[in-house]
Amino acid sequence: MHKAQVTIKDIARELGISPSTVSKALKGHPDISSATKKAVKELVAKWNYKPDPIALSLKGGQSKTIGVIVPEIVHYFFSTVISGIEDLAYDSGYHVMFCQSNESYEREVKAVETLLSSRVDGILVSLCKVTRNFDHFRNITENRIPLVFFDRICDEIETDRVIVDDEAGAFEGVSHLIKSGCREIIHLSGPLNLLIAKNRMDGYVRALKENNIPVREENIVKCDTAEEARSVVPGLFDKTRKPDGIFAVNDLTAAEAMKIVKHKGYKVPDNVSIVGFTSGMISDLTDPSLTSVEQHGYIVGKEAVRLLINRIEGKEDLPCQTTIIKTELVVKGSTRKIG
Amino acid sequence: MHKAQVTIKDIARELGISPSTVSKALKGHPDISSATKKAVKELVAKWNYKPDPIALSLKGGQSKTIGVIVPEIVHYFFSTVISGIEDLAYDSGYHVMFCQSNESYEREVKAVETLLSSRVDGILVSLCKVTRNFDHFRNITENRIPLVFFDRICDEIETDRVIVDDEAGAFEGVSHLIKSGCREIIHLSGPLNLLIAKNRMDGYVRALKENNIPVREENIVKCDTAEEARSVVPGLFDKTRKPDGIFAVNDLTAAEAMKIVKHKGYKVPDNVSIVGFTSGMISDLTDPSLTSVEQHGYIVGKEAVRLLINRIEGKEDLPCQTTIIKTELVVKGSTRKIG
DNA sequence: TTGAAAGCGCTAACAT
DNA sequence: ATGTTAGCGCTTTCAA
Repeated sequence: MHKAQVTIKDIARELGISPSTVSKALKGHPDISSATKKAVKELVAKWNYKPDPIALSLKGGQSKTIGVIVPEIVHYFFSTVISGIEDLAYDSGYHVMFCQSNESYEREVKAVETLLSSRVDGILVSLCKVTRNFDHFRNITENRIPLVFFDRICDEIETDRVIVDDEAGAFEGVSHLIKSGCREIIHLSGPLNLLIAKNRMDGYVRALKENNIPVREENIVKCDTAEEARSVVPGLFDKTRKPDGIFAVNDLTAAEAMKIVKHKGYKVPDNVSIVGFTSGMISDLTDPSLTSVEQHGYIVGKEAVRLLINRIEGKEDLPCQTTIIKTELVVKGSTRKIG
Repeated sequence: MHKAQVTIKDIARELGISPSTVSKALKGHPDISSATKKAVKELVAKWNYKPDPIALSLKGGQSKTIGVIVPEIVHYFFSTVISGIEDLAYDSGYHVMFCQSNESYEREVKAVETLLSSRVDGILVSLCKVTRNFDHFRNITENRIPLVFFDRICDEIETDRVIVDDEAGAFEGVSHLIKSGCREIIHLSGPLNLLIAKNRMDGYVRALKENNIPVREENIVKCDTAEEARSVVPGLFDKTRKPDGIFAVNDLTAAEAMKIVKHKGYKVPDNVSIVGFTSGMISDLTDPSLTSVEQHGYIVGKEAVRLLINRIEGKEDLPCQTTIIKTELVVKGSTRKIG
């Protein structure tokens, strides 16, 4: 009763020809008579035959699947990256398997195992915050599986990479704060083992220096979640030097900081201006809306897939390359008008 | 040079035995001597042999893959559902393929095609807003592929379903508004072709009725995006009867409505109280934080997978079942204290 | 206790 | 122009 999928054999039997003839007809092989081709194509359409990708994979030695490891899908940036990955991968004939590391080293290691044993043709990774040992990724390259890091990259392994121009983005964001009159700017920073966090901090520092504003250690505070903001931000306003600007490593932290600042009685942006990083949905939800550095996640995702597929399908070994995606400051209501 | 994956043949050759013996040894077949088993297992461990899932799939006629179609991954609710799906599917030995419909009918149809031609063993779907023709899903069931709808379900096709108790959730949310003193409550509603939208509206209506508050047509407004809120909400306060409560079909709309209400000069929750639906990240970002109906997306995802795998692996045809996941009102700052 | 052979769906080299 | 055969990695009768 179970009407299984139509196979090439079914077509062949019905037409009284051999399976290989059907196969050739389907790919327009020059040997096959046009009459046969026509007959095959008609029946294929009628019976809605679709080649079995599993059989193709077994034959071709390729799973036509790309593995992706991201920290957390709930974050706007990663969900846009995933959209980019999905779109280009599907258009290129690849499937995608996602794994979330949930910012846990163990889960990241397990995800790599899962993907390897699934025989994916290549892997895209954005590191989780706490990863400091990269042997599981070396395992990938040793198996000759192409690997591309994006956004949160690993600089201890030689691979293709896609990064956002974090330093320049941070520089632009902080410069904007300075131009709008801020002089005492706090940086709510991420963990510095992550390059993205370090680069954003570097951009912050450069913007201050180029404007002859002293860089003071106590103005750089590790704080990259809403929870941390709740414990860290209130204290920043208890000192004698009152901050008049905040540059946060991500929008979520910026949004929470804004709430706290307002509750302290300061006006945003008049007393305190705030700039975030990502410019996602969150930036429209805060009140006022949040000036933020757009990261173009969708493009990051597409570019990462492009590099990966190049590598998968590339005949020879090209040197590894790093693509840098330009950021863009999106000015909204949490910073004062300039000029 | 390309050191391919280790196969069962490699193991057999090395040990001077046949592939079939290796295969049996690996599954602890009683025929095989324990000496052979031991030797096989040692070499397998040493060479890190992993069975090729593609070959297994071809043999077993199952891809061990579940297909998932969601409207948009960026939304908190769906991203939590996906986490639930991922976790249980992987634990059960299944892979997951995601497709986003992006609220487009055409993309939804295409996603079904993609998944079918990938030979997934079963499909999970949450409908896109605009879908009114369900032939592409009938196509799935006609191919005898198990299908489970979750959240945004289709009641024209007989399948297993997982839904959230939207009516009860809405009832509880609106009842809470009433208990806190609201009498003129606006419902910002979704498109009524979606059952979830209709059920939430029904809950709203029942809450009013049970409290002897007149249900007035003009207080039910189609509005389920931030953009729509911007065009619709301001007008609600220009009438003679001023609203003192808002129940929104989702958090995003609720958040935007809150911004607008505050800009109009009303205090939240004192003049106007607001209740959303989903209780995700957004509910902590608004100021005040948003009282909202928690949907337990992670559990929805797990339950959907459980039903699907049951169906995939089930010997016989059980009757279709619908699981209802209880909602939970999470009271935060956008509603007044009761009592 | 082990091995040989067939087959899952498809393709490609090699007949015919 | 079409068919036969072998093989991708694995399992599973059946035979030895």
